Amino acid sequence: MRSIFEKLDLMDKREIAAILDEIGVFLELKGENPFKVRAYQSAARILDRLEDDLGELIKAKQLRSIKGIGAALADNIETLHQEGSLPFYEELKASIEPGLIEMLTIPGLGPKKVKAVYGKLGLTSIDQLRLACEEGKVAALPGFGKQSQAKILSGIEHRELYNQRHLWWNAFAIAEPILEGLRKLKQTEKAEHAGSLRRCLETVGDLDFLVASEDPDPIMHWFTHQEGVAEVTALGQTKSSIRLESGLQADLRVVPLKQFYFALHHFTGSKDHNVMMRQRALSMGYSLSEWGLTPEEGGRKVTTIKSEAALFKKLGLNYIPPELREGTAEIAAAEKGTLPELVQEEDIRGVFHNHTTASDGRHTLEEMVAAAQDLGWEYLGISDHSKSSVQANGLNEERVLRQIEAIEKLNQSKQFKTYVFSGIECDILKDGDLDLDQSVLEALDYVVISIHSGFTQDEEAMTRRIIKAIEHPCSTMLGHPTGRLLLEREPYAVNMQKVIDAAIANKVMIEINANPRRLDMDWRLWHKAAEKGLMTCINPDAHAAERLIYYKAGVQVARKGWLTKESVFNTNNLKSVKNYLLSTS
DNA sequence: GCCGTTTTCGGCCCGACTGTTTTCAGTCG
Repeated sequence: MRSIFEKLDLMDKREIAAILDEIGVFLELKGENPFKVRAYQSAARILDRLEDDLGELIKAKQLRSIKGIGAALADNIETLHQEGSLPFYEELKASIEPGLIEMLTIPGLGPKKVKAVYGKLGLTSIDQLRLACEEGKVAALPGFGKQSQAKILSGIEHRELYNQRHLWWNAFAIAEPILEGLRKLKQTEKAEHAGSLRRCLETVGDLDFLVASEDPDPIMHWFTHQEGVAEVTALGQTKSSIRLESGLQADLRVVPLKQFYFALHHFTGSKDHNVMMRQRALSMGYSLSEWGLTPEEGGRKVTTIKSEAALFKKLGLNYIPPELREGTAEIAAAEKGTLPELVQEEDIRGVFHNHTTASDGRHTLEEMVAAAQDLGWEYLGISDHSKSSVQANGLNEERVLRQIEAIEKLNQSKQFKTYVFSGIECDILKDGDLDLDQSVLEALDYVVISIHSGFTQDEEAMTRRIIKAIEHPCSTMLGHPTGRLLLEREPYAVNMQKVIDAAIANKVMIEINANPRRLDMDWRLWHKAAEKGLMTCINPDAHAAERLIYYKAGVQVARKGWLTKESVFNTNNLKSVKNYLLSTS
């Protein structure tokens, strides 16, 4: 519980969402009504994705108007936000052995079984559970057996590896050859990946593959016997699951061709999107599942479709791209015909946040430009670190001026078709000042402002610091605005709504840092921010020529954030970009 | 706990696989 001295430090959305999720788990262990559990868990997801400022919503008494948040949840959220604690939560937490929560992370162990080992054997920790399994006590419990016991032991053994999430980029690299392998089999009529990988979520828990075939056995056999399989965890007639040596789990489902697109839609998810689609189907007199769309009453008639688009059409919706299927506003927009025309990889004509050997990059200016030219880009921006980033060999004023000269010379030489802009990734110092003299910043084509130190400032100080930097007349775009490293480091404390508003007011862009470990600013914030007028620039933050390709991950973030190419600066042609940078520098 | 153009009460998305059973509960997605 927080002390009263910390009372001003209001709990933010993510902290509250985490607590609601925890409450859901507690209730589950208590054997509460599963729909109540779901209500808490769904409220947690809603908060996580909430784009508005929570404090504002509470002040305006708007919390209850959000679908899925009723009187009780609104009260609880408000209490957590204002007080930093919630008696209901504290009491619930105190009444449950913490070791039981941990047991739920063991694959195959759900709330009922955890309750059983606690109730019947009095086990309160994973260590005790391991011991009981080794002594054969667990197998003797009703509903358990020797196989369950062995599975639990193996689950305990590999728990950490199995529960890891993986960066989308890395997971995709593992999934691609598997999908290719499936497509090469002669029994395969169609094959796609599904799940969060297809929705391009920033991290992926497992891989999902879907195959259309009338002859599943050989496909299942290939899948479960391919190289890199550590364990086969399920093998049925239509579904099999494997554990890869990397710890990643992969599921394969094989369905007849006529069900392929229903199944593809179903297994692409998200869960929230599927629930909304099913509810919509029900309201139109249909029942929707991975098997098809059938009239609710009696009839066995399965409607056949030849694409996912046809499924959406049958439900009166425009086609919703997988990236948008997160259960937010996509179905309402698809109904009204107001889905955006999303930016595409081909729209990108160059990128601006890249490093060379001048600071901490691995390739020279010429090597970077050659790589950009190979990608067919019209322009490339070079933005090495500034002098405060000593660890990255940041440039001082004199070295910046020398680099500007080198870039001018390169452009004049016409050695490359790709035009080069001279920029800098300028450190935002602790007080919000920029790291280089204004006269030098003015000599550059553009300035990326970023934070590389002092991550531990409180939210107010950090927000003030970033906004002050945004207000600097030379700032062009804000780099990796929250400093997060996916699966490694949390974002620093910052009020992004205020930063977004300041960026719009000062005509400063916020980049989508496309490095797969960052993907920052998060897609969840873009829809509303762009509606308010915020522009972005998709940047790979490449520290080597072969990493320019990261821009693709940035395009995915933009698409998940509902962005059209009008909101993405680097979809403009060279002439427009030159004009814009000239007019603002 | 949430929700309502048939409902303020009684529903709440739906199916596969496993391991335990001998017809099904628990887990998972």
